[in-house]
Amino acid sequence: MADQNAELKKAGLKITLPRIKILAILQEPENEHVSAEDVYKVLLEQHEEIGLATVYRVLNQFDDAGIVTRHHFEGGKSVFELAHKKHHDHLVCLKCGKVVEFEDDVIEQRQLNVAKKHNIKLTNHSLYLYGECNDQEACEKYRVDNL
Amino acid sequence: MADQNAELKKAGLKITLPRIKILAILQEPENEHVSAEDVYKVLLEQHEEIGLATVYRVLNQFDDAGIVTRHHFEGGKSVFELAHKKHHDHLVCLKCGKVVEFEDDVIEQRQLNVAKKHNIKLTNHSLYLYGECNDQEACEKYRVDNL
DNA sequence: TAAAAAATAGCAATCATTCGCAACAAATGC
DNA sequence: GCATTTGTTGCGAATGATTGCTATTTTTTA
Ligand SMILES: [Mn+2]
Ligand SMILES: [Mn+2]
Ligand SMILES: [Zn+2]
Ligand SMILES: [Zn+2]
Repeated sequence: MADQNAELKKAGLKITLPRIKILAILQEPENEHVSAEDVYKVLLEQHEEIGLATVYRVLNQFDDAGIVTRHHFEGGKSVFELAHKKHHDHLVCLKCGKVVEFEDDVIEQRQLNVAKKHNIKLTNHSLYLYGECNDQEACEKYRVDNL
Repeated sequence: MADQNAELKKAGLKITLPRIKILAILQEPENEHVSAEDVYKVLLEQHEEIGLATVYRVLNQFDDAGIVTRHHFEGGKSVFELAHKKHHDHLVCLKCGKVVEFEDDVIEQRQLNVAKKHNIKLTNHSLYLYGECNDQEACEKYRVDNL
């Protein structure tokens, strides 16, 4: 918890209840890859009186501060995750919504080569793999468990 | 032009003026990677009385029919391109907006491996590389030329 | 060519997200 | 400590992209 305060302070953000609560939510293992709406729902469950606009505001501040990373999975809405991990890309099951993280150094290196070949300085990239779990059972179960 | 009609017919879509016009616009070399709004603007320039809602409808029909591919570059809006080309990914300059297409068989193969390793059947993927042209002059010129 | 089916234009509605602003809270100056 | 400035929040209005509704028009069918 002191951790969090330090993190916020380092980012030049004041320690406020909404920011602490939202950061805590993002740190829950079951809340990797959550949307603003997801965060808001958790806050409601916790009976916190924090407005949706504040959730968006705080997530944007966290993004600017480098505390979270923003993703654009298929579906229109932004998805956030804590940025303390090493860079990785994502594999998403379109049936159950499960998100798997992966790293592939060869792909990363190839991307650099492509950019260099076209004389462009690479600043970032997004790679999302979409598919369907081969294990029907597990997929269905995951889907149900996560609404 | 007979080409287009055949393409529409093959997709089970009737030959109507909006569909013909929109398909023609997508076939212009300067209109690769256009948004619905872009298409609508071109129609206005051509004094065609086609509503924006129709543009969206037709682009969705084309997408369902496999005539176009939909992309989600940074910026929120959907971007479409004719699907008659071989699969490729995109490199986008964030300063001038230029879009470069590329193919990398190694990356494609690696993606399959990643999916297989996680026991997921890959259905599609999106890979966008974002950067900045190294050639300042060219970048600025491109930017100005394209508004 | 009349009836039935499909498609369109214009505009209302939706969805995710942002803005505007008044009410609050924290930090600063004295 | 108290007034002042500065940062934050809540809530509702506004926004931008996209879709839905429906009366009207176009196309197809018989
Ligand atoms: Mn992740
Ligand atoms: Mn392309
Ligand atoms: Zn699954
Ligand atoms: Zn450029």
